[in-house]
Amino acid sequence: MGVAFLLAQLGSHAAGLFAERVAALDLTPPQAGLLRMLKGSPGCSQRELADRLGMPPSRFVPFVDTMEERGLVERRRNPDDRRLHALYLTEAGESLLDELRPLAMAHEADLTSTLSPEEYRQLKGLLQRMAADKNLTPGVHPGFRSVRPR
Amino acid sequence: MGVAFLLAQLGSHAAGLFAERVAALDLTPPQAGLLRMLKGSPGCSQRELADRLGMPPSRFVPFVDTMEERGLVERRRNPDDRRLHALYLTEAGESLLDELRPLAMAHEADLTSTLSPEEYRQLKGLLQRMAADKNLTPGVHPGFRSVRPR
DNA sequence: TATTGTTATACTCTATAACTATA
DNA sequence: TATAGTTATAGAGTATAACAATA
Repeated sequence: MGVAFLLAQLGSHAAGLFAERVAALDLTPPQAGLLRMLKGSPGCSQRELADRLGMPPSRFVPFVDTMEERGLVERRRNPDDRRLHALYLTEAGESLLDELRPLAMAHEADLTSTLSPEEYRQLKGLLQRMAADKNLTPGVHPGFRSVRPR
Repeated sequence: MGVAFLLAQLGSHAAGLFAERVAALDLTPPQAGLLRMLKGSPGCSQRELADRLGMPPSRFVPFVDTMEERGLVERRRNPDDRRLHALYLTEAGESLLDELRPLAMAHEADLTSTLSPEEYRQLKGLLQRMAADKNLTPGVHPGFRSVRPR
């Protein structure tokens, strides 16, 4: 088995485990990704967020609806251009994001538990090089597209 | 970004590129996977293959149908237990598999082009260790489940 | 009665594209 | 006229479960 296959296999495995973990917070990976994106760049327009997530706007709307109904996210109209709906985290969204972080760290530790600290650094460095080489930007990756919202 | 996320991102990227490449042979990744599985263990029952692919039998049947219509695969009834339909590669299936191999090698070379030979060996070793640690068996990985047949 | 393979059905998910409002 | 957001709809893909043949 080559590196390409191992990456696809381990990546799929990692994504599956992550989905299981965030399900404990009643979240799907794309929902977790949206929370993180809003933390990093609050006030983004829906259009821009949908683009980043690789989601068509028609799917993004109900996706945000459920998050807003749960009080995690808030739509605010941009007064300068009233066509734009800027998205913000609510306090509940912030605190859920705080619960998310230790979960992600446990996920990381679990997945790499077989590696020594030195090996971990090696692996991380190599993967970062490859990701940069392929112009994969940090953020929510396209594989998350297919995970269904609840 | 941690290793888990990088794996998911790179794995998804690798799977996507592989899907594009095999599309040149009018194959999807699960179809390519079935060809490989039949090369390795010819005469498997449909049930066993469906299990390995993580596909429910109801989806596996039309999946095999299209492969059989294209003359790549052949159903033979097991005379000892006439419930079983054993699957075999046809000659056309074998020769398509021969076309598949160089394609997979090009995919591997492309994805890892930024690594030195020494780094490539390091990465491969670390990924193999992780895969073994997580009991990921060689073969077609579950992420292929979601790729649609044509 | 259990198992393999098959078929049918009902359901979910999705994209396309029409529509509204703002610009 | 163009763009952000929304809604409606039709189509594809899926799993569940009923079914037939064989054991």
